[in-house]
Amino acid sequence: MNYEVCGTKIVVLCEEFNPKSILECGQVFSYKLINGFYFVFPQDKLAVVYKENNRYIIEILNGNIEFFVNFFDLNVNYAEIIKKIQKINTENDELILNAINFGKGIRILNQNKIETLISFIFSQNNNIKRFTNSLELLRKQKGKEISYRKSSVREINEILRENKFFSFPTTQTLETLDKEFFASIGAGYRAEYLALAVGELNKFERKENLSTVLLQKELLALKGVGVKVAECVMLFGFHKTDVFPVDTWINKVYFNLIKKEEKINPIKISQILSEKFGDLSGFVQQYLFYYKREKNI
DNA sequence: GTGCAGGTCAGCT
DNA sequence: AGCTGACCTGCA
Repeated sequence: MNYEVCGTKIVVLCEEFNPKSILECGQVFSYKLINGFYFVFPQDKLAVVYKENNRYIIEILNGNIEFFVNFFDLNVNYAEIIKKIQKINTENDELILNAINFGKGIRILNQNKIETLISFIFSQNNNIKRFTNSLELLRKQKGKEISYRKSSVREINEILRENKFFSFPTTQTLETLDKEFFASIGAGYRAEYLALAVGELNKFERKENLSTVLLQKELLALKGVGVKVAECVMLFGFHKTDVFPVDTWINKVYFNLIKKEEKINPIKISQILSEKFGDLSGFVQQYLFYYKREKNI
């Protein structure tokens, strides 16, 4: 077992859990680091993650244990995943080994499909600071304030008194939002894409049984969703770990460290890497992305 | 002022 | 199929 439940707290027992790596490896934008505490607010839930007695605690402030066990993917054995990756990894040994070693606390979260889709449409050709700000405005203006139970930690209660957290808007609310609204929260030219996407949300509520190929086809049919965003949505929202999203960072890693010579586009890179790593692609992508971003290798 | 940011689309060959 | 320029906008 990777964890132990203690009232409203989940005590994480394995080594493959690190809130910084998990939350800052680029898969999620519904969190905030305040005074060393990671506040995580997927959908309309709220939890705070911190270290205590050399163990990580996920304290649930709104929501239940089951939700956050699933959210943090706690029933999956990441030590096994890492072992499997190391077996596949034949060339480029050092790069991948270093990336895993650096980011072994990463886990791929199980996020809401709609929230992931909307978030990643905002992300295209944008910078993180700017679009996370847009997402915060979206929550503040169209979500509702998340209520919470008191923490057992005094400092957390102090933070809660000074900070409000807002839920991601419901699908029903999202469906009412138009281009002008998205433009007003700084979406830029993506406002049109978002307005069109919220009109098609009903399609994506129950698509987990779809194969990766068919799901990608449906996502690509949305205007403003290209291969990279589609793959992020599939990986982070649908837990399809057999895709390898290639963004500017993975692109740089590929050219600088893997294949320096030939001219090759991101879609091809994604194909090559996902063929190589199969169902482990998503994990490898996150290790490499985080390693590149943090260490700028 | 200029260039860039976890890309994508339309309009070309 | 594959390539290229344009694209909102805030911030360095």
